[in-house]
Amino acid sequence: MEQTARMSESISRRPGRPLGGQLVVDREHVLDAAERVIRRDGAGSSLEAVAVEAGVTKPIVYDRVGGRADLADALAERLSDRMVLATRTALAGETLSQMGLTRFIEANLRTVADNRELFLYVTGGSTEQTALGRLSLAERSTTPLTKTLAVWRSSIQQDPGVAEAWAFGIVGMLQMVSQWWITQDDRSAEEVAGQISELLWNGLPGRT
Amino acid sequence: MEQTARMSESISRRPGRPLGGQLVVDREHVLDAAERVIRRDGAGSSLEAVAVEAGVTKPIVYDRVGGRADLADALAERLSDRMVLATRTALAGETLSQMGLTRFIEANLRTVADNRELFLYVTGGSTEQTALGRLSLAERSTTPLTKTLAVWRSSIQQDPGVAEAWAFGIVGMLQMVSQWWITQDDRSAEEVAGQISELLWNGLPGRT
DNA sequence: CCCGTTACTTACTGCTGGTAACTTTTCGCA
DNA sequence: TGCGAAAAGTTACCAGCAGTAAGTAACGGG
Repeated sequence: MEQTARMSESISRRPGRPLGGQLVVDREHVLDAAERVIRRDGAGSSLEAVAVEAGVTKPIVYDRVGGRADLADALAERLSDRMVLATRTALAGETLSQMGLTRFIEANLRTVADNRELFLYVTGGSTEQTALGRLSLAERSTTPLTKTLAVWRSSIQQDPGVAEAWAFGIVGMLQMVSQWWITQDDRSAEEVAGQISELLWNGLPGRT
Repeated sequence: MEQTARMSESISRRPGRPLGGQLVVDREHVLDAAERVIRRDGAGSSLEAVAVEAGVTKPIVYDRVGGRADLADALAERLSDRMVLATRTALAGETLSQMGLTRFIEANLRTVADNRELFLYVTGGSTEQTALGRLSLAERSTTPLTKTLAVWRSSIQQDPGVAEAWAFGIVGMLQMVSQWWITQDDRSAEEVAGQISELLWNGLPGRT
């Protein structure tokens, strides 16, 4: 009676091979569910809750996306994709202006704000393995940034290692500023973006 | 027989009020033990292991330092103290030079390398509460940096909010660069420090 | 001499990540 | 047509961890 599938009638929650031999609940479905749960319950969400939201049981989650570290990694990829998408227009031009940089940072902040809990889930790695997993989000965001940097500044082309270090540094700066910014509401995104842009563009001593 | 205290003979591991009514195992003792455990077993160390290493039981740990979040916070304070101490000489002068900035960053990197596991433990917040707890390390490192920044650049004095944003940004940059740097050993601290210093000093476009 | 306080331990709960083993359905093939 | 193999999922479990309640031994003041 009340033990029938409650979540979604379209997916089969009972064992056995489905018609056509195709997976009813695929990886994307589980990741969507994970996002909903995290958005609703916060960054401390469990895999169990994700499974329930997806309308399946835990082993399915492990089969589709792997363990907790893999889930965080997959969600990091989603978030970084949104980051890249949101900031793409700001980095579009051939040459970079301070205005463009500011808009890049502001878009970054807004994307974090729009995905607050997801951001905290992804950046808040749990174990020692996942602590390094934060680099995963960084690396993904870093790749396009590295290319852009190489275009901007000729000196980077002479020493390619610089671009990588800079990209990680900038991503780290943006992550920390984002984390600090979303915990307080008395500053606008424009204001903070302008301040960070000023630092990254003109350097600590400023233009003389 | 073999159930006697095995760890340290000087501390009393049996219940009852000790002589003189003074605590035998104080907060610092527990924090020292926590550091040893984390250094030995990595960032995934449990409170149970900390208690064993300290020669006491778990409730003692909770009484002395609180829960896991409090432990991470206390260790973050220790680490940031070491950071400040190691970088103090680099920031000593009245005016800042790029060389001084480079040495500041390099000292930062070396301190992280010397406290690798501790750094990963502190920055790798576990739950959603502790995710914001990474700000704790940042804020502690930020405070002296903010003061220094205010001295360096007059424009900051006009808008005090800038210093805070910059300090968080710089700390985030250093944390991410550290995390990236300690996972690969084909770059020297000097090299990376010089590259990040160049970015922070001259800005993205560089000095023309 | 004894009782309250202090300091500590034992023993537990609740939850989470992860996995082994079992069940049900479908499909391929004789 | 019937039957075994494979696929898809569930149930039921384990180990480990954070955190806590309740019990116990030693000291000190009246």
